[in-house]
Amino acid sequence: MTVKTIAKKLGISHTTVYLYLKDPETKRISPQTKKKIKLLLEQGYLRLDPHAQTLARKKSHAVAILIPMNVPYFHSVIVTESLCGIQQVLFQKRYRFVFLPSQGGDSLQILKDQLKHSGGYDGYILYGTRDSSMEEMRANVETLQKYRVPFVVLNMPELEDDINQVICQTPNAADPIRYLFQLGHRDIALLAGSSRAPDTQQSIQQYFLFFQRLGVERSAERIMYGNYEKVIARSEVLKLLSKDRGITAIVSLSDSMALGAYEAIKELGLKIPDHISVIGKDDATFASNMCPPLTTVRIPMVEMGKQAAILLFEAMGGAKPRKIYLTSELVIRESAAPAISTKSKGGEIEKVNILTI
Amino acid sequence: MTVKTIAKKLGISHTTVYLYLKDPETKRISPQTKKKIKLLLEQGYLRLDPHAQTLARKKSHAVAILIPMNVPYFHSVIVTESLCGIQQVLFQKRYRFVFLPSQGGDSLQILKDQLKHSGGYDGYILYGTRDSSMEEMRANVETLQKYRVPFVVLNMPELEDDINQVICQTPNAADPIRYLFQLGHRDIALLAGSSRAPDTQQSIQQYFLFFQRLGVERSAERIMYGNYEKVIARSEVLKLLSKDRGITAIVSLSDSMALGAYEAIKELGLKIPDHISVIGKDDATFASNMCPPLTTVRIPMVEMGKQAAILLFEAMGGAKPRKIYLTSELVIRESAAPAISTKSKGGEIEKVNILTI
DNA sequence: TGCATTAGATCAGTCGCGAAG
DNA sequence: GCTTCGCGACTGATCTAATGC
Repeated sequence: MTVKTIAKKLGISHTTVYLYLKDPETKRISPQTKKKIKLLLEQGYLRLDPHAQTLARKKSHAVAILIPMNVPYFHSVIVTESLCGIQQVLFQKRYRFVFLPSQGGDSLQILKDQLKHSGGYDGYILYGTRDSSMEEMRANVETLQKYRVPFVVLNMPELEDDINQVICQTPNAADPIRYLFQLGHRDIALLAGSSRAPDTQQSIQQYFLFFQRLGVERSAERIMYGNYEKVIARSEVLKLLSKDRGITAIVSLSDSMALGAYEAIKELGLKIPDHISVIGKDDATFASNMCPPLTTVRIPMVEMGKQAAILLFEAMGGAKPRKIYLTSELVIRESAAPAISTKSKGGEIEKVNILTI
Repeated sequence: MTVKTIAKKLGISHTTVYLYLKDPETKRISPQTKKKIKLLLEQGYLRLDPHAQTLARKKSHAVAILIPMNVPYFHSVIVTESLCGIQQVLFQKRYRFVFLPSQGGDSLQILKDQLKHSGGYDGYILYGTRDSSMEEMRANVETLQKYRVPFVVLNMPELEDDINQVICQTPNAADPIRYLFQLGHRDIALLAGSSRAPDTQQSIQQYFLFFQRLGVERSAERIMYGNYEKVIARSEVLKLLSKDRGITAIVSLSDSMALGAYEAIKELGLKIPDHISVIGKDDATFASNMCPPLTTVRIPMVEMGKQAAILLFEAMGGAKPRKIYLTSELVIRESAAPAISTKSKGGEIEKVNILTI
């Protein structure tokens, strides 16, 4: 049932029905007519068409979520958690949100596909994804900028000032490598995601930098790529630990990869944290239930989603771009313990004063 | 940029641009004009408006996902997993999908809100949710039926034949209570969700029925309500186990509640499965990483989502309603072990031949 | 006659303006 | 002058029918 069919049924004009819909308390309609309309509407057959409304109002009350990746969105904790925050804010303001299809290809191609039929949305939230490189992310942001449309960027490294963005920073106290070092670990392996992902690249850079500042060179041999997946992480850890017995700690870039690391370590007959310490990232629900409970870096993802939505409303209101910074936090549980000194092979940096790091 | 602005820019009519868009190989446009259009389109400024397309085509290429609950959708494993399947099928057919906002209230009110502005979508997927009762679910389905619109029902008990529905059945071999019984357990507690949820009600009914058929009456004292949340489950299990030491096994209606049960059991100084066996439901990623690894009922949720989407396309194509049945499967790990006979208080049913159950 | 192009109606709401009583 | 109501233009893409050369 549409506004016009309702009007026809009552023998009145569509304008009158519209007027009532817009404000049932309006004085512009007689009580009798109101009653007629009300009666019919209460049957509940009217369903307004948001597409027609969008066209007429030049406003859609809808936001498009752009996640340029080929795998299902909702397997990613980052996506689901942040969407919870986004949903809260959007629904509160009566906004709907939409996921646009694509025909596959790389991150750039996907976004182009999605944008092809993306006219008329009030705003956009663009995700950085595991399989887009920094260059692709930049290109995607530029594409969106070209359309001069309100948008917010999520899950990407810090970009230019004129881009609305929610960023999660890791303070020193939440840096897992530093924490492990303070516990006496010197032989730390990094369980990274995919080599193209900026957060992996950034972590690797920080990893090298950390040891460089201590005057030690670390090779790339202790960097593993688990593609943010449990099973791949498991086999990579198995492989590295089998040939490199010196490692006393592993830093994983996601809790789900930590699940795989746990399996591999146990399979090799090693104990966490006695032989190997593990630190995860995300603080997933199950982290405290792992054996031992996983020490992990909590990322405030729900809050990040919320802030992204809030920022988007600001942008849609015409505010000038800004960044919102949130911080991660180290949740200390039992999977990381002091290194057994005899195990430490990093003697050459033993004398460093950790306070200066 | 719209079709009309492109046309204006080139000094041609919008129809010509449209004709090119519809079929770039068309013979109805001269090569010169084609070249002009092509050049401008390659700049990539054109973004078709799906709302206008919907209006003109009387087809939206969009599906609305209706999840009548007040909490964020993406914290629920059922939602996220099934959405992965839905996404796969929809995107493959170039369909987008939408989440409609509501102003809160009960499941009925939420759906009404969502449907108020739901005209013009090609199809709908309606979820049964944890906080809707069977009556509410039925009412919601009826509401949707009233509009004579293609829709599929997910995560609900079996309904009338004329409703498209994906249903997950539990064969005897995947029934956790039966399995525990075969292991010698007689004092089994049920960690249910919320009392209104049909799946909880159904499980409770089956629980009582199972023991009734054995000629034993079970009271409701061993039924706990964890609201599908880890923390609530933890405190409920703590409460029951503290006062009822006879229990040797717990069946949980979700893996996340099993996480809470594990915590509670360990807190009481009991061992799984030595003192208490636990069986979960969902087979979440972390289930195999729990200590001990969780025996659980795997629900093929991604597949359910896929089938729901496939069924919806059938319905949108005018096919008559049907049901798709999938089955759950018991994933045996280590959290459920044979009951220690001295612990069993259910002596009165010891002599029953389990094969007849 | 055929080729290239275009005018204008349509979809379902929105809303300015005006008209009848 | 006031209340009550309706006409018709508009949104952007689609598509039929028709025009000009």
